[in-house]
Amino acid sequence: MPVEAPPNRPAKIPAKIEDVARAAGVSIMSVSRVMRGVEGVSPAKRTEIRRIARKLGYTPSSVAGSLAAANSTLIGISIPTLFEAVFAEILDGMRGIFNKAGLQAIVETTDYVESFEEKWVQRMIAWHPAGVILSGVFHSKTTEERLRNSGIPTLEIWDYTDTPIDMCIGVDHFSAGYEMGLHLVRLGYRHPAYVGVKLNKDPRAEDRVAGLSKAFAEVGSRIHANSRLADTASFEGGMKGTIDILNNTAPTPDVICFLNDHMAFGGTMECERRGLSVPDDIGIVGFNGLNINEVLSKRITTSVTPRTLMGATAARMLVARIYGARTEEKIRMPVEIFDGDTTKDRMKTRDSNT
Amino acid sequence: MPVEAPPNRPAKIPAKIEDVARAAGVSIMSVSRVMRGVEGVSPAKRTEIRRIARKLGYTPSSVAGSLAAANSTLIGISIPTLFEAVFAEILDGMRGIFNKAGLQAIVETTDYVESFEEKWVQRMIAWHPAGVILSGVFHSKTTEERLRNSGIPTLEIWDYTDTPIDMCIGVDHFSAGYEMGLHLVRLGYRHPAYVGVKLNKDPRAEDRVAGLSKAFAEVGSRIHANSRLADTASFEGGMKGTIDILNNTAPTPDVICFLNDHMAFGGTMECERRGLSVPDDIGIVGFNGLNINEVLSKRITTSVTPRTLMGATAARMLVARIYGARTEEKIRMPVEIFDGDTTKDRMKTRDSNT
DNA sequence: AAAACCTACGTTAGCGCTAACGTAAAATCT
DNA sequence: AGATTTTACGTTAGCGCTAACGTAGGTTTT
Repeated sequence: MPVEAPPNRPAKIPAKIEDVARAAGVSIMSVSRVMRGVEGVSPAKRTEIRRIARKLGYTPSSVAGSLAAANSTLIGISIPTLFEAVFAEILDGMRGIFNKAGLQAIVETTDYVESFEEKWVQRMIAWHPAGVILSGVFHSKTTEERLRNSGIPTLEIWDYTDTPIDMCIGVDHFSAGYEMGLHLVRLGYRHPAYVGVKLNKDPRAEDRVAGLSKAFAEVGSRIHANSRLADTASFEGGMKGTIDILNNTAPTPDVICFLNDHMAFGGTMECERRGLSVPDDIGIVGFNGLNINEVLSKRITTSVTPRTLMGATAARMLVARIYGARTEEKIRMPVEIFDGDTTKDRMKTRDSNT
Repeated sequence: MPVEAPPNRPAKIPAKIEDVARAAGVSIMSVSRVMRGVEGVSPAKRTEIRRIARKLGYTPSSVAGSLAAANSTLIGISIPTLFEAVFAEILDGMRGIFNKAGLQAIVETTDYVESFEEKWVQRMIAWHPAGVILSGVFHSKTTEERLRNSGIPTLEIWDYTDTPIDMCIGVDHFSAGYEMGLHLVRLGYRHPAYVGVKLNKDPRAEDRVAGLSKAFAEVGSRIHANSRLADTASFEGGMKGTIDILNNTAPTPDVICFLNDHMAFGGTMECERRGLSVPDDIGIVGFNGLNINEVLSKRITTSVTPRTLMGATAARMLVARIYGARTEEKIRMPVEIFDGDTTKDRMKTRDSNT
């Protein structure tokens, strides 16, 4: 039977606005005005009130303030995972903008599970946030409905869609995949394989695969092998997927496309460990243009996405919206193909070999 | 001149408890009881109230609820950066526990800047969180004071200290460095170099370096070269640091210790690119035992830290404390040396060579 | 010098909810 | 059957703060 234990440390009763008012011999409203930096208090009293407030360690309660003023400084942000650099970079891009606007971000990860996101949105709405940011454009019906009904400015980031809940900024993943496919076809690749993460773990990536497929289909080819073993799009996941592909696929693909650059790098390592030369024996393709690519001696062919800029722009859109300004509602950001050292023009090479 | 633009989407007025009560023909308190899952409402009314609430899309306001009940479900968490897997893993460990306890995490990154942390703590306290988690044990005086005065349960994670603000759980970084130093000395290394990040970017890492130094000092040696160019403890940072060391240090060190495994891996790549064989020509040492190490063909010698467990334990400590239970106040977690393939026993090798 | 206008305050009435304490009616006990 | 307890509600009084509207005194206007 658990004994009612006293807390380790007694909680002190924090000073409230009334305490400050009394100590300063002024009304509560004067203190409120000073704390909010609002006009209507003489310089002398202002200084005095500030002094007393500091002395008493007074911090205005945001909870009470939000309730009374019916405004909020909270921004809810939902991302799938922290284990992908992409989302960390997007967050990084947003951070500064929100800070400057005096907004407080509440970040939650959903691990790509729609029902987690749904529950989170529910909890979030209860806090009356000034805005909400979701990753991707796939959400439960309930989530969309709740957000729409709440009237809370909502922004979907990373994917692009023509029909956002409210606003969106992102890249067109299908097109990105398609463009890369065209590029590879042009280079002469015809037997692609794909290595990614488990099917429900990244819907965007599957859009890209679809785009890739389309490009190859146009020359009568298709993705000959797939491996989706990994839970996270990591270096080690890419390595494992590559092992899977190389062990179980015959003939060996002429190019392996990876969910992202980290996986691609893991794949490159594995190929070279096996004595497969990249790009002579096999091509490697990533996605995102992550920092890692800047220092590799063999730079990965990849699609470069503007993550930090996207985060910053997203934050700016939302802030503008919160303050009632008209803003762009949908922004499609460009993806640029980086032609690295892990693919080559197979036509040319064949010529020079003969 | 900016025109006062109307918002893109008109905000709807959300239903409040009163609306539900009126629609259901009951008192406000009955609705409140149902929404909170508290006893005192007959099954029939309970069902009816729930139906009406759903129909009206009613979500109880956490802001009003917190104010009235003087309780909170918010946990503030401050970490230095999302760009290090360690903190993502710690967060991951905490997430589940907090969710189960019905607590909402608010995560902020400080980028290792004390004044950011200070401001964040200030903002956080204003929300009356149920608890606060800080990374590390280095905080501004004001931060410590504010937290202590607030009476909010506070937990410091990742570093261990005997004198926490309130509670702490972490590893002893100095000892971890020292133990690794002893290990390297035992293996016969005498000319270590260190590659990390900029000095103010990771105080823990510097503690480890101090421990390392001590171990080498005991055999009359010292860290012969340092490189702290990088901003983030990334693969590419490790590579750059290694280039720096190898270009500018003579004689070449016999072992390079890195801030973490990612950097160490970057370093290994660079060494091998230069034709330096690891571990025959040079040893490589990391820190943390990150996932990457599980798939490398040459596994990095490193100190394995229990990040996920630490996160989970931390969350449990804080939850226990919030609910008034007595808990451990300070937990020192073990660090285990993993003797990988990037170091070797230099004594033995010398014997076999002669 | 009276009218009009500031400026620096204070007072009142909530924001949406819950703790604490009613109070009837129903259930249980003796 | 009357006393006692329990259950199912409702009522009252805030939580800590701010919007909106006073109201004095001083300042400017004509």
